[in-house]
Amino acid sequence: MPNKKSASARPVKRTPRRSVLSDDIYEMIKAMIFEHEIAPGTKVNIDALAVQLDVSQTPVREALARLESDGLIAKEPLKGYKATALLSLKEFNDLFQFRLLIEPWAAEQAAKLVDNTGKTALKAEMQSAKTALKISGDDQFQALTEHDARFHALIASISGNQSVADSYERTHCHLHLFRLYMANKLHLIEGESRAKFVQDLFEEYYQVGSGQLAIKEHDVIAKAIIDQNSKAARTAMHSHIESSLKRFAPAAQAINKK
Amino acid sequence: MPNKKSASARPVKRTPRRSVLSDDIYEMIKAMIFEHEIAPGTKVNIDALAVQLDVSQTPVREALARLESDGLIAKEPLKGYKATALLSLKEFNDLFQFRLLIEPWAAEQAAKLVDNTGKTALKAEMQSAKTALKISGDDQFQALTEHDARFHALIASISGNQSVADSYERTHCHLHLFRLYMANKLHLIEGESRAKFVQDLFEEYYQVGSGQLAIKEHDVIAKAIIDQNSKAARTAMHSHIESSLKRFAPAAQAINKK
DNA sequence: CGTTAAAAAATCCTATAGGAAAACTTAGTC
DNA sequence: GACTAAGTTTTCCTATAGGATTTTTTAACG
Repeated sequence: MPNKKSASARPVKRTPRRSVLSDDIYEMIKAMIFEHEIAPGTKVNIDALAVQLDVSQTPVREALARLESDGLIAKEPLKGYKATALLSLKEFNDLFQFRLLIEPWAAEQAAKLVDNTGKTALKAEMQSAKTALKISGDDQFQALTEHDARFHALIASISGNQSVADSYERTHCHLHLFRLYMANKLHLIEGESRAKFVQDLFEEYYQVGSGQLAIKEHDVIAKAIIDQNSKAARTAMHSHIESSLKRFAPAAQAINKK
Repeated sequence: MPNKKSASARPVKRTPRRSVLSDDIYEMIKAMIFEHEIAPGTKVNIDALAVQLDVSQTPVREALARLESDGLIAKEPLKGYKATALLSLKEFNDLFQFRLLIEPWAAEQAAKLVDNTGKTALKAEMQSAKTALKISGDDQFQALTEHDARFHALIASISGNQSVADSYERTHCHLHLFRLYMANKLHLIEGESRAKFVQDLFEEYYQVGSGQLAIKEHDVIAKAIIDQNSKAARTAMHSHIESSLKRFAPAAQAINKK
């Protein structure tokens, strides 16, 4: 390409601003899965989805192709797409085992490499967690789950290893956890006397009523990273994931017994 | 646009089709990236690609959407798709660091859980490696790279953890390694006196002439798993990845100095 | 009554043309 | 030479028709 003004001149980064329709559709469908609007295991009719979202098939197809790569939608050739089932107990354990392989290392690296920008971001994220504690109901659960996702993604990002950060993102673990929670919740609505169970699950996971356990665990991790204490960060992350697994296992088990 | 109807007067009957076209296109485009037919960093025109592959835009779009999820193609909104650049030295190191986090664990688990089916598969794969050693030229490099990919994927699969296996698959590390090799090779063709370098790279990586080092390392890992010696499997995998990194680092470095 | 086979319907997949919006190029004016 | 304005190209999206495959329905037969 010919001269592009003077090389020294500031390259006015004019970003396209407008997002592409297929990206929006991708997010919309993901949100529908998130909220059980598309229930696990149900078929996804391309035509119907296009009509419902008021777009043509093309962007829907692109979004579904990406969601398939993400493992959120499964494609059966010539039979159509369907939302993947909820995590089985084994898949759930496997997922957390995978996280145990990469996240403690990521926390350790983050503690070694963190700069002021990273420290500020960590503090801000912990602040947002405290804000989320003031919400109530499902919205709170969703807000806390989203904080959880951002918190872990942030640490993976601060670790400086893009491969690790990407692989964490692609686990979509927060989405799976939220679907699990909602599934239990919805079963409750269907009539079973699981009101207490769901409440317990909620309490157990985030311990909102008692000690905000998960948030406190996040606090320990964040402090270790900010103090650049890499060993402490590693062990704190490790035990956080393990205790998180323990808190959520009953939810996964309940599904599998269905 | 004139109709390109009878490009080769081929009967439109596309044979008894069992797989879906968009999947085939996905593999084709991946192969084109693999072989530098689509060079790193170059633009990918959907229209041109559709014409070239003699299909419509729809399957090409779906394939590109999936390739973007894979990180092999980047999309710039309203500007189109382009092939991602070759791995920088840092990205290369990060990728191998990531592999060090999951693959030694996978080998350890594989040794613990392997059954007769798995043992048979491992033996078969090692046999195919020995077959590949008889080929010559680029084809041999590709054959060995493909064996490498299958071998590591197989162990991840035997580990029994789908999250781990998936995350390994999505690194597409064999594809990145092959692109790196080809890039050096092509630079050579462009005139620099790197004939010896590429040859060295080839020799260094697989040690075909001397001791088939990488294959021997695979052998050690395979034997440890078959013997169900989990500790040995772990350490063998760890040192294999580290030595693989050492063998390939010069190739990545050469690219970055360009 | 149960099983099998053919026909019909539903659904998915592909092909093609064309329009809208953005980015790029070119030309004209100060 | 710098800035603006129109034209061109590119890219994304829409729409629709038709082919291919699976599923369902219907009908015949043992």
